Amino acid sequence: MTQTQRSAAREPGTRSRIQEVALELFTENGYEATSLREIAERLGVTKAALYYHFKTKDDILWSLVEDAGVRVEALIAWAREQPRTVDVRREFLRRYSDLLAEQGHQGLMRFFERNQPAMHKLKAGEAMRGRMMAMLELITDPDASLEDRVRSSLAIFALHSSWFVLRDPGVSDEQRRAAALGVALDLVG
Amino acid sequence: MTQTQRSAAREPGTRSRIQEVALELFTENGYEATSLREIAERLGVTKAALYYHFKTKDDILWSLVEDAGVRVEALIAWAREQPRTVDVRREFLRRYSDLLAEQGHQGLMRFFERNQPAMHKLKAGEAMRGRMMAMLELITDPDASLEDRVRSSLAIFALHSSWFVLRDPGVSDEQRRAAALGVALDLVG
DNA sequence: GTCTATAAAATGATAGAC
DNA sequence: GTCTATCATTTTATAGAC
Repeated sequence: MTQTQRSAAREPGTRSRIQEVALELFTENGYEATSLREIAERLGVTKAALYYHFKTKDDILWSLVEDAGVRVEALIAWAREQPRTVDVRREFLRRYSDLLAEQGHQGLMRFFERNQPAMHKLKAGEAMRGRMMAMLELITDPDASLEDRVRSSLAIFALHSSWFVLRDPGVSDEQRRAAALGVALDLVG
Repeated sequence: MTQTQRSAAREPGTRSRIQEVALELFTENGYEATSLREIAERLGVTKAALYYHFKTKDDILWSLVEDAGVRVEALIAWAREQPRTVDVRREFLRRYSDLLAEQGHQGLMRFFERNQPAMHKLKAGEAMRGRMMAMLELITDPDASLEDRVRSSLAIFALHSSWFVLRDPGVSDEQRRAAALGVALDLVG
């Protein structure tokens, strides 16, 4: 899995620091507009060092998507075992909101939404899109009207974009999250 | 305004064909990932020809944003002269939905949302963001709760993203639009 | 695991002929 | 208004020393 054989969770090694910086720059400046030189410079290493840890630039992105994917897939698997009721859908949204709040995931989804074209032809994008579709299907009643299908999609989007929608500096992250979840629950209810 | 002095609306000249192809490629592959060579090749001309019509690559994007901006600004100006009531907000959404349905605008908003990082530092982005903020402010009650502010934002987003949210090929554009508008009106009501 | 050095290709942009 | 030719720069990626 990783190239270093050490115990899984250490103080941040170069590999995870690369991931961290890369996601930050990819999100801020875009995937295509971010060069490996920039990433390396911000880390205080050379480009060649990056290539020791990752085979290609795409590979860095892929590793981010996969790491986050595990958690989302688990959530989707859980939901698939539940009856398709409104209550389960609402519980799903609550759990997904929790998951997003954990460091990293919100950032990745932000990157995902801001860089759709790059994701479109990068295999990594296919994986994420697949998960998004699965989630959408799970929180939408099979017999829902068109309007209700729109509402379900907006529920997910509300969770992803609370940081954007409420920029007011007087609003805390927790308030943002609560408001977004409230709206999302309302939209599927 | 344009470099050709001919009457304003002719059968598509090279300039508008460049805009058309550019928006298509920018949206599909991303702004940064789209090279002038690609645009030129698809048009059957050389890169140098593009530079006769536009000073830089950014300039092509800028021209797209400005052309569309005029219409949006007019709508915003109209809304600013109205009383800030729920009915006006709903009428605003209806008119904005109409505007989006006209060829070009939906595509531009799609590009805008899919290429946020590129827009972030391109002046063109500043203009669009400014208009987005103005629209958001107009359809949100000043005393609205956090949740209602989220709802207002989602109303705009619903209109922008109906094409994405309802991919079902059995659904017509007009149905998509009607469903999105229905949800949007509901969200600000 | 990180470095220096470099290859190979692509990009945005310009000069000048037609 | 479009072309050929070219420049300067940057990019991803690799080879090989330490």
